[in-house]
Amino acid sequence: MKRDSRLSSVLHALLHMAERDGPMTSDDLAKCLATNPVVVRRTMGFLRDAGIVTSDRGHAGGWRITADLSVVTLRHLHDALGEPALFAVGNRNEAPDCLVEQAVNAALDQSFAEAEALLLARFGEITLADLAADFAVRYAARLKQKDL
Amino acid sequence: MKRDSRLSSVLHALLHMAERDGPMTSDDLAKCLATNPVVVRRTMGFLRDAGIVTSDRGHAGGWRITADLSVVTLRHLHDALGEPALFAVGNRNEAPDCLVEQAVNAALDQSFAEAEALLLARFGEITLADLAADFAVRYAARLKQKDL
DNA sequence: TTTCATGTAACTTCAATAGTTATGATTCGG
DNA sequence: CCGAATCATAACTATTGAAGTTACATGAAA
Repeated sequence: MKRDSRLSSVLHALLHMAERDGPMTSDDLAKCLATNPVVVRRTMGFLRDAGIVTSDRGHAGGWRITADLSVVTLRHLHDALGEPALFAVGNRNEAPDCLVEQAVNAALDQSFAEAEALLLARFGEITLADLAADFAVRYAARLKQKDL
Repeated sequence: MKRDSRLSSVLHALLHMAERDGPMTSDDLAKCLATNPVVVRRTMGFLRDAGIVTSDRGHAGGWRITADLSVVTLRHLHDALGEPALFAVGNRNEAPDCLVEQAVNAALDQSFAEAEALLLARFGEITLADLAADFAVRYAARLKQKDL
């Protein structure tokens, strides 16, 4: 399949929303992400289902963050997106009769399980507030550079 | 794309070859792996290029392991296959101008880099001999169970 | 020289996200 | 109430790379 960039997308969208006062429309977000508003609705819909954002129709409608930035972690977002497969590599057969293949699967499964546990643990440590703070640092640095 | 199962495939193939005296043909291996001999040649070709196996044409031809089972690690095989992407998830844009996206990428890249380092380290610790030994244990267990 | 085997090109299939088009359903301003 | 703004959703097509298939060329051995 194509690389799954939905986690990256929703993070990008959420941080832009966090920098704004009012709601942002799917069109606004689509411009920020250089994509299509339907893709935005489709992906952000998962976050709405998870209670992280709300969407309003009609005039002055759009998307708003309802959760606390310091509480929502990358792990929450990954879960909200349906816990998509993290690895592009895996076993060819999950429940083989062949003992050789069982030995191969056992070794690979063990390694992948450890890497996945580490990745999810890291995701659980990073909040939207952390990313917003990092953005602020980068923004200040750029302003300073322009000053010189 | 489809899940990449080439590492799993070549491990399965190599262990079957290790259990045999003579060479195995692509057809033999294709039967073990429940796939097509052309797929076997295509995939095993990477291992031949890396010096792990050799292939001979004609009568009594086929594939043979030339490397030491206790030396070849999963890491060697992963490298021989061209170090394919391990993750199915990633950034939507690797070098964005947008500072928000840069902050998002930095956080994701860090987490993925740590998980990848762990996974590759584990791969580096597991040799073909380890897997062959694990297979032997499983085989003995199955024989014992049949005895009862 | 025939048979067995690999080597390889050129496809089709597959799976899941990304992207597009079209239409319907709400909400709100006037 | 009308119409514009906005989301909701269905139904496509595009994309990407591995997997699978077909066909044919090449080389080695009986």
